[in-house]
Amino acid sequence: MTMQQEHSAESRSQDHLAYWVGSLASAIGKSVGEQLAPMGVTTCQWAILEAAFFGNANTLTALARIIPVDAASISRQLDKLQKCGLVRRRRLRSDRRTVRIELTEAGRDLVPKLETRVLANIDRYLAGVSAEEQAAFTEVIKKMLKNAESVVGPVTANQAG
Amino acid sequence: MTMQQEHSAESRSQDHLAYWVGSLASAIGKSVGEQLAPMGVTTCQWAILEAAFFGNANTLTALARIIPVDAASISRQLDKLQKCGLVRRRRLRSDRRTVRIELTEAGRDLVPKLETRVLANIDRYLAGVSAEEQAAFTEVIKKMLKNAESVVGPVTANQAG
DNA sequence: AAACAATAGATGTCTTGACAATTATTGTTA
DNA sequence: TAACAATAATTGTCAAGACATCTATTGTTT
Repeated sequence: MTMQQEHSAESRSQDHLAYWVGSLASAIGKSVGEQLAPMGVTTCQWAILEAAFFGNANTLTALARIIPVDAASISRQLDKLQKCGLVRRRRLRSDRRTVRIELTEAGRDLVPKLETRVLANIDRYLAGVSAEEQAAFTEVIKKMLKNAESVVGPVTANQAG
Repeated sequence: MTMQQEHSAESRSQDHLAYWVGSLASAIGKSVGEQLAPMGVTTCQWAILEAAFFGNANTLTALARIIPVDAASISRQLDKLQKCGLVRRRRLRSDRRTVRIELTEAGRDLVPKLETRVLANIDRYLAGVSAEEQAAFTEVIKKMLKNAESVVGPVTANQAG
């Protein structure tokens, strides 16, 4: 028995709930990426397209509030999406600082396909997890995110820690 | 009401459980990083030190099985930890391919401090979440990770998709 | 109105991580 | 035992993301 192993009984971060959250998020992120890759889209790009499609965010800063990636990176992903012809940028005449993000027709066609593919795959993770369990699960997460706000500030916005 | 907003009532990925998992993991990852930064250690480096300290993994491939980062990156982080004098690498005489990772005395001194700091902060996320809720929560995560294995292969090992 | 602060977006630069390939060693098979 | 596959670790290369900075525009204060 080595010196390190003597500590096995004490508090280890791998026993912590946060460790499992990280592991699960990593796993999910990986499968999402695998589903999207053959469609030529990355996870971040998918998040952008989704947000634009459903009108949750049609502005760079709005996107950065929803997607846990900073605005600088999102801006560059928008460059690529624009080059692919999935997205359009239009500067507003009412406020010339802001740029409205719009999906092209190709973008609007693609999003539902991506979503079907991705969600169907993610749902496999939920096999054997009842609706009640899922609800309780999500409830706990939201509670934790609420706690996070009071501790470290809003957590969905990444551009200013 | 724009064209995009018409879809608001349909299935959106932001309503999905996976979205919340990702948000929470991102938030936790961020606070962990903030706690570690003043100590001059990154999250990945912390994970390495922890695993070595508690004997969960004292080899590169073993580390890559536990930490959701591929072996190549971990190897480079080990370079840095070695330069900082927190870690030592020793090639085994029994199998000269494998390199045993050992903490130096400085490393062994540092880990408990890091852990105290990090775990205390993460626990603030759990305010108002009962022990039963936490147990159920972790149980669901483990169930999902188990599902993941049968879907996309082992998820803790990242070096080969 | 002039000066200053605040906001939106884009760009520069560096680090981290992913994926592929390489080297060294060990295990396996013909 | 020679040839081949498998394993452990490392390195090369590239893209993604973080952070700071910059420009352009708008809001606010005196």
